This record gives sequence, C-alpha cells and structure tokens, in this order.
Amino acid sequence: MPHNHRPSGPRYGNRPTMKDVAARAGVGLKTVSRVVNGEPGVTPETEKRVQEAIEALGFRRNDSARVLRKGRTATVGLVLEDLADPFYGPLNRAVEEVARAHGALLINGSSAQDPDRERELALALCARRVDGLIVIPAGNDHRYLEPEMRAGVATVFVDRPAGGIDADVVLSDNYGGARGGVAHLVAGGHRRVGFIGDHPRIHTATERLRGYRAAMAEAGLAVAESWVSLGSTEPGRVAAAARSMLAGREPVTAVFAGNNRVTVTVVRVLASLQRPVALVGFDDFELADLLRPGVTVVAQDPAALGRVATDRLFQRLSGTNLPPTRIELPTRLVPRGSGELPPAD
Amino acid sequence: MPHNHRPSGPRYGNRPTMKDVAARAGVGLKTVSRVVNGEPGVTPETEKRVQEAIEALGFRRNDSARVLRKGRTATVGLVLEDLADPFYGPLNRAVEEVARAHGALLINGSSAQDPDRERELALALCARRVDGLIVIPAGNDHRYLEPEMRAGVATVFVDRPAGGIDADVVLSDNYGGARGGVAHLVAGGHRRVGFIGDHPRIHTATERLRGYRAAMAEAGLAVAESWVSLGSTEPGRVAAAARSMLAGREPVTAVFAGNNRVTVTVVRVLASLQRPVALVGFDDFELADLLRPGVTVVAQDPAALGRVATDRLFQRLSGTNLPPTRIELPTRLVPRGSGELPPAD
DNA sequence: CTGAAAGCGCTTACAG
DNA sequence: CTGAAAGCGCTTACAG
Repeated sequence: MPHNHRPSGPRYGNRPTMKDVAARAGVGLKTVSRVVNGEPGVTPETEKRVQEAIEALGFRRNDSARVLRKGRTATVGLVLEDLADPFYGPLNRAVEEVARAHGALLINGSSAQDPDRERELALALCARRVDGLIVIPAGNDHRYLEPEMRAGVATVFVDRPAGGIDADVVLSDNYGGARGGVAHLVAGGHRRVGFIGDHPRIHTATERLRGYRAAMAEAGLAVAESWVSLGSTEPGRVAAAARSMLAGREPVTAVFAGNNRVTVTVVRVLASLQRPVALVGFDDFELADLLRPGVTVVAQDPAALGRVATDRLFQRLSGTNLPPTRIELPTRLVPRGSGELPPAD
Repeated sequence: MPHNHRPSGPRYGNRPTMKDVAARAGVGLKTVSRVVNGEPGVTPETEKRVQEAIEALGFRRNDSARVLRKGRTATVGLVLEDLADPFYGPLNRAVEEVARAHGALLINGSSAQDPDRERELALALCARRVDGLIVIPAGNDHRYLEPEMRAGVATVFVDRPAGGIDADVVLSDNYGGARGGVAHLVAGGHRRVGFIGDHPRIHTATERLRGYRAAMAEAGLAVAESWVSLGSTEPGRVAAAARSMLAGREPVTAVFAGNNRVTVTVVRVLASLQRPVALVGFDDFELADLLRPGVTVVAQDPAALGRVATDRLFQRLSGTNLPPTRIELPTRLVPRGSGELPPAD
C-alpha cells in the first residue's frame, strides 16, 4: 500500500507548475511543455488556451528542474581573487559576455587569495554542476579538481597555471612583459633598478621577477639583493620596501612594480620624495595617464584573458578533444612619463 | 505495459549518483543520503563503508537535484549595470560576502544599462529560482517582477528605486550629497557653478540635479541653463558639455560632476585648461587623492549599499513581513583640493 | 539503525 | 497533433 502522501515542501513559494497549467488549459503536460519551449506540433487554438493559462497563473518554467533532466545547467562558474578588484572587472565582464552568447549564466565568487576558500568555492560550483569552470588560482595544488574534470567539468585556468594537474591555461606573457619593462628603464640609463612584487608563491610574481633578472643580466648589470622585494601587496609592506631600496648607500634610481596594487603604493611613496625616481608598473590602471608624471606601464588585456579562456571553455564543451594548452597573450609597454625619467645621479 | 526504457540523458558527464554509491557500499539510498549530509543514525561501520564507496567512485552530491526537492536554491541573483565598472566591484563583493555567510552562492550579470536586458536577466534568474534578487535598475518599469515577488522571490533594489511597484530599496542620499557638495563650492566663493550629470531617465541623475538646484537657490544664486547638462556619460559628450560651460560670456568657475565617470572626463578637460577651475565629483574613485589637485568628492559607500541590501534580502527570506522600506545611506564630503580652489575671477 | 516508496518539476521516448 | 509513463538525482515521510 502506498503511503498517503501530501505535497509538503515549499514548492518554491507557491508557484504554479506545468501540471497546474495543463489542468487549467485542459491539456496534457507534454503539450504545455511544447508551448513553453516553442516546439512545433501544437494547433494555434491549443497553443492559445495554454498561453492564457500561463498568463492567468503567472507560470514561469522552473529551469532548475529542467536542468536536472537535461543534464546541462547552462551555467559557468568563475573563481577569482576578489570581485572588488578593478583588475578583474573587465575579465569578469568578458567571461559573462561569452557565456551569454552561449546562453549560459555566470556564478562567480572570490577566493580572497585563500587556497582553501578557492577549493571550497570551486567544489561548490561543481556540486551545482556548472558546465564549465574558470579558475584564477589562489593555491598551488589543483589535484582536487581532477575527479571533477574527469567527470566532465570543462576547466580553464586563467592568469596562472594550475598546480599538479595538466589543464588549459590562458595567461599573459609575464616574463617577457617584465623583461621588456625593465629593459626600457635600462635603455633610459638606469643601472640600479628595484623590483617590488607579489608573494613568491604566486606564479605571476616569480615570472615577472625572472623577467627583471633577465633584463638586468642582459644589460650586464648586477642586482643587489636589497633591490628586490617580494611579499604581500599590503600598502604598508610595499611602502617600507620602496623606502628601503630608495635609501642607503646604493639607492635605486628606478623601480619596477610587479602589479597594479604595488604600483599605486609606489606612486604614493615617490610623490613624497624630493628627487625624481623612474617607475614602470606591471598592469595598466585607470587614470595612470592623469598622474604627473603619467605612469608608464606594461599593460595586460584582462578582458582578452577572460574572452580567450571562455572561448576555450565552450570549445571543450562542444567536444573538442585537444591536449591541454597554454595560451600566452602578449603585453604592451605604454610609456607615459614615469618610465622615461632619467636617473637622478 | 511499461516501455522498456534505458537511461539515455548525458547524466552530467558520467557521474556516479547516490544510487551507485549505495550499490557499491551494499546499503540503501537513504543511508548514503544520511552520510553525505552528516545526519545522525548511522553506525560508524556503515558510515565507513559508504565513505569508501564515495571515495572510490569520486561521488559528489548533485546540488542541482537537491535543490529541486528542497525548494530553495541557496542562490542569490544580482543584476547590475556592468561587472567591469569599478563602482560595482565593492558592491558585488559585499553582496557575495553576505550571501556566503548565509551559505548562498551568487549569480550576477550586467544589464549594460539596457532595460530589456535587465528584464531578460532578472527573469532568467527567477527561472533558475534564485531565492532572492538584488537589482540595480536600468529601466523605470519593474512591474514585470510583480508575479515573481508574489511567488516568493525576495527582491531588493539598490542605488535607484523600482518603477511601478512597491519594493525595498537601498540607496545613497543623492539629493543631500549633491546639495552639500554644491554648497561647499558656493561657500568657497563660487557663484557660477556648472552641473554635468547622467541621463535624466536615471533616478540618481535627477536627484543629484535637484540637490544642485536646491543649493544654488538657498544661496540666492540664479542658474543659467547653459550651466546644466544631463546626458550620456560617454567621454565625448561630457567633454563637450564641460568645454561649452567653461567658454562663453558667463563661464562657470566650478563644476559639479554627477558621477565618477563624468568626474574623470572633467578632470581631463580641466587639466588642459590655463586657469584653475574648481571641481567636486559625486562618487569617490581610486587615486582621486593622487591627482594634482586631489579631487574633492561626495563619497558613497558602495560596499555598504550591497551589504545593507543583502541583509535586507535575507531578512525577507527568513519570513519578516514588514512593508517595503526605503533605506537611505548618508554620503560624505571628502575635500582634497579641487573643490577648495577659489573662483578664478 | 536502515531502507523502500513517493515526489520535487521538468524532459525523453514513446504510442496513439 | 496530443499525452501517459518513466526518469533526471536527490529528500521527505514513513515503516520496520
């Protein structure tokens, strides 16, 4: 004997379902489904009756149920560092636009640079069965995503490669960009150039440092270790590092800033100085051209990173079975004044 | 006779389900459910068997199915103007953090200031059955959301009130902020103050204009209509408007900029000028203090807007049945130099 | 402590 | 052109 059940769950507020629409229109469930989905094979007359019932009841298809049956959620997940960071705004928007072109919505969230939070968020997105996942890594070990990827979650990493697994990655030419930026300072006559960058566990930080060292070496310039400082991008830390390499017996005459947060802090420090110090920063930022002097930067294209990564994601979703690829986008040196200041020697 | 069906759908790649885990562990479906959800009433021994099966199969609960049965998706939808606009970054992040504290994920998207796209996106989110919706209006008519709200979608508007319906709204004191900013310029000796704002169909634009007019009137100053310009925030339009009111027989000696995009363009125009012109902008922005002169602004707190709105949303979701409320957050005048320049007369 | 049955709201695969 | 049945992968409401 079946139990004498009665519907009890919240039923999403108290929404009408296709069943309700069918009852009101006096048709079968499948006919409602046809009308709702614009499938052919319904008399104009029947369709009208169904449409009226839909209007009268305020029916809206529950995509959450649809998804369960169809097996694809038409949703893309994006894990980035911080939704509030202006660097990720254009990337975020680019991912949205490509997803939208494919009829997909975007669920995103911040890792806050915390590997555990990255993992937690990425796995929550997998539990929601996003079709694809775009991850800007906070951690260095992404083996936790292996089962998900094997189960069919298309995954593309952006800005930094995945750790411990082989996966698509889209990033900027960090090494080449930094090398070019430092070479630009050297070409301007600087022989003592400082480098202030992000924490060494972050891939982009070490790549840019590598570019710095390469440019110095190629110019036959020695690097005093007091000119190099990696660590948190917290303003206090960066300001102290800048002041330290600008003081002493062999002060730097130019600074290469490893990312936009560092650059901004260095600009503040330099503004408080007597002598002019040259500056080139990695990453462009709004108003860089309005400062005096304008800030010379090695610009990435964050929107392109997002666009290329999401294109790749949908390629994977459509069944392309290429080996994991590393796509590197070029950077661009934008001279605006600060990088063209001569050494104050 | 039942049809001889065979599972055929994509089954989310080829993921194991609770049924698979149950079979492997030799237990019932419900026992797996208990273990997965940490419910009591399972022998340590049984639990271990289930855990092993979970590991072996790489099982991850399908929250998408769970949601269908539970009736709540633990998802919040956010419709804003542009994910790439730095103004919305902190708001976006604040919404995320509050949602996260309630165990909910965030689906967001850009309206691109297009009312149709706002509607399309908001309704797509409703179809996904987000528990709540936060909308920064692009359009002026939100009656399309009435059935959804009646059906139980908690909805809070931010930055601008909803059109045509009665709903919660959280916004800044646009009128008071603008009035205070203009009064500040007047107190500095200015008698001819210009106003450049966003399109008049945008609520914040007209409110700020109202504040401007009030401050001028209170100072007994007449407003020449050539000093007022509302329209797109596209740089070309704004620059032309600025140049126009700075030329002529009765040029303004100060400009009040209606939002951050306008402010930035005005700064560029003023930088190309011979004489100093005072400027106060609505909205704070990064590096405003680093420009010369620093840019005086009427600052909103975008993160607070997001936080207060999302708190309200979850209050609604927990059953509070208060009438729709308008919550107005104060603004703050931040003097940095540009607003303290005396008239060049 | 454990599990079989029914159901969440749709779509799929059929049959008429 | 139309619709009844089964099923997507879970949870609910029971019974043992």
